[in-house]
Amino acid sequence: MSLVATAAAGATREGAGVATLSDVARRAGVSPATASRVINGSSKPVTEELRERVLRAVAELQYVPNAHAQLLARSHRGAVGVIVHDVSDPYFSEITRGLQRVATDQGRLLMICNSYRDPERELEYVELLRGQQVAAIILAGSGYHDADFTRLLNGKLTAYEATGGRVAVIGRHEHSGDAVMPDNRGGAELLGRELCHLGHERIGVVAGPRVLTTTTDRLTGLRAALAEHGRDLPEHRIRYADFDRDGGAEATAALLDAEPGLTAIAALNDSMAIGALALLRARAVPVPQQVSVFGFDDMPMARDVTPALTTVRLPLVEMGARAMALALDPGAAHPRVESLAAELIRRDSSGPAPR
Amino acid sequence: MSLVATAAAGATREGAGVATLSDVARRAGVSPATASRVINGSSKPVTEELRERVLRAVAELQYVPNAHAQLLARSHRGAVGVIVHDVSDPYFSEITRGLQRVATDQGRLLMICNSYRDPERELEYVELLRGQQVAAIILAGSGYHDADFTRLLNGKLTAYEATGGRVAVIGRHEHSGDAVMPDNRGGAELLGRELCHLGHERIGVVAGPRVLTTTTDRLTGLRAALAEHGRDLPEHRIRYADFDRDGGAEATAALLDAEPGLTAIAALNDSMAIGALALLRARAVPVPQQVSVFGFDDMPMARDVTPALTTVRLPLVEMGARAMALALDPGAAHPRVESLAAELIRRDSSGPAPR
DNA sequence: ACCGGGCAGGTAAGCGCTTTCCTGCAAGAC
DNA sequence: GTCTTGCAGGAAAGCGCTTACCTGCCCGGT
Repeated sequence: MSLVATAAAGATREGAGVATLSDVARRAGVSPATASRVINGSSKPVTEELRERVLRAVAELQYVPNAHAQLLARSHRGAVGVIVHDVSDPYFSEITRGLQRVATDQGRLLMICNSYRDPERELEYVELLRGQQVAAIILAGSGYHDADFTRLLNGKLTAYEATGGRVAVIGRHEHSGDAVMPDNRGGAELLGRELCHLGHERIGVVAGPRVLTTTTDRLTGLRAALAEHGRDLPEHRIRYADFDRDGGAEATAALLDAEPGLTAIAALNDSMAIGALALLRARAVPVPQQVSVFGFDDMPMARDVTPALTTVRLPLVEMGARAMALALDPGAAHPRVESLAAELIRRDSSGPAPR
Repeated sequence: MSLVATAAAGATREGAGVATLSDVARRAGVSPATASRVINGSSKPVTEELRERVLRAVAELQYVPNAHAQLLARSHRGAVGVIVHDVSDPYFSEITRGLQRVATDQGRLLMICNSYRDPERELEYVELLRGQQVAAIILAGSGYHDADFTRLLNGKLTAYEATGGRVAVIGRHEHSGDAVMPDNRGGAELLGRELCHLGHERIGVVAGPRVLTTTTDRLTGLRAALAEHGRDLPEHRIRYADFDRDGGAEATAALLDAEPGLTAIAALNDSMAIGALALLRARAVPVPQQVSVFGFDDMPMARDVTPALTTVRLPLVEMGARAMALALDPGAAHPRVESLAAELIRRDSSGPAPR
């Protein structure tokens, strides 16, 4: 058996650098074409003997095909990219779980990019994913109220789509195409009505950054529901902060300091609500006896804080799954928009307004 | 200006397919080499005029270089891969945050792969990352007690390292190389001593899967500390379940049903502890008056549950950052092992054993 | 006026793979 | 016995880039 000798005599010394397809071919004593066919299970038949020789060489050399070379040669585009604000934020990790599930089912690799809410970086990542030749890009973060950014982003996305790329967005973006829309406005209306039914009049709102469409859509819904009951939501009872725990605590503190008589805090996401809860606990304010607290999203930990958080549930995992399904489904003629309903989940952090 | 005509006359119709470097070159009226030099800011000088022509063509065609072709042509390897059990698990999202930070600082792309604790998939991902030509692979999940798997994994990692790939692991794996070691054993000893000082005798342990080294290391530490005080940890007071909230609730229920007189539940991670808390709440068992609950990891939400969780802090973000630093630092002669200390964090879920 | 040096730009050889097309051979048809 | 067929396997042309090397020009020196 002269395989070893053959290989050793080859131009490329083994052990130096990564084994390539031609190393395998040489060692198996076949052409690269045949080796490739065996390795990829091509439809072209190869005799059992050669097949075995190739497979043995693959095992001996621990050969792994260079994915970049493969991608170049076929023009397949297998991977899918997603741009989220931050995977370590439960809101996004839930969505990501849904995206992953569908992607994996379809044998796609998912590349996750964290923009950390930096529009600049979001733009960069679109380019990067484009460069990676992904089959689809999913924008999972909220849209921004920023005309310049939006124009730039749309330009890039359109260019990408023009070359056959698929795009799906989650949430409201100024991008016409396939989209999954959580019913932020409707959910906030549910919340607003609940607030009214419980008799709350002095309501503080702990809001996320005002440049995010998620923030403004939820505010709009809240306003609408309160208006139904003849109440308004004055701007001074809204505090904008980062969409996280610390932002929530901070905004709650500011709200309470300005107006100690508030009977309810409506946080525009659960992280902020948890921050609010923490602050109220620190100040020994009884929840919900003195102040009711409401969240939004119903992320998993909402039921584990104390008191368990009353919140508006968004089907996060489902949203991810739907978005991926849209992205992987060859585009329809019309942009498809799937709206997903929100649902009010009553738990222990809310109660009737004290009198 | 005949640029448009030139381009239209070119072999490749524009608008069909992605613009390539030679499309750009043709449109700018230069050679691909020059176009490449301008685009990559090569050290080779190019006259201002040509530079501008190229840049204009790039903008007009919305050209983005094909990353795969670039990777093939240079032999750079820029990206880094990490295999975690599940990014949506806070334990891993914290670690990932640390990894990301360092990777981003060094201008590296991070590819995140979720194994969902499936050893098979872990193996596949190593291949996949190898195929992607990543510069380093980081294993962030716990090791498994499984000789076959370990041998296979080591084989693949060794092959990868033999071709210049860097590997760093977080936690105990049977892999000799750079590693970041959370002090699971030491942390568990801290926990065991605290348990003894508080006078707990009948202690139930809510453990993760027994195949994970994380589980066994923590158990070992716990046993050692109890032994110091002349106590033992009988096997029937240990319940193994999934390392998540539901697993924790389930194991706690089983433990309590078998032995209602337990005065403490030591969960081997925070998610399980939160499940334990939820179950105790559901059964109206006062914590910590009747049963104390302990967690492990100190993930962010530990302070937000009620009662706030007493737990063992592991510097998760730091662990990620260190691991990435090791991975990106050209290997030293000896494997570097960095051990990170654990710290007991006393909160409200623990108290003296009732008598 | 001639020659050499320097330098902008182009030419072409890969990077590692896939795949089309072609070759050479054996088997079956007449 | 020659002539198709059929079929396994190989040669080679790319995929879209980078880069070492070469070319041709303009300049200064003598």
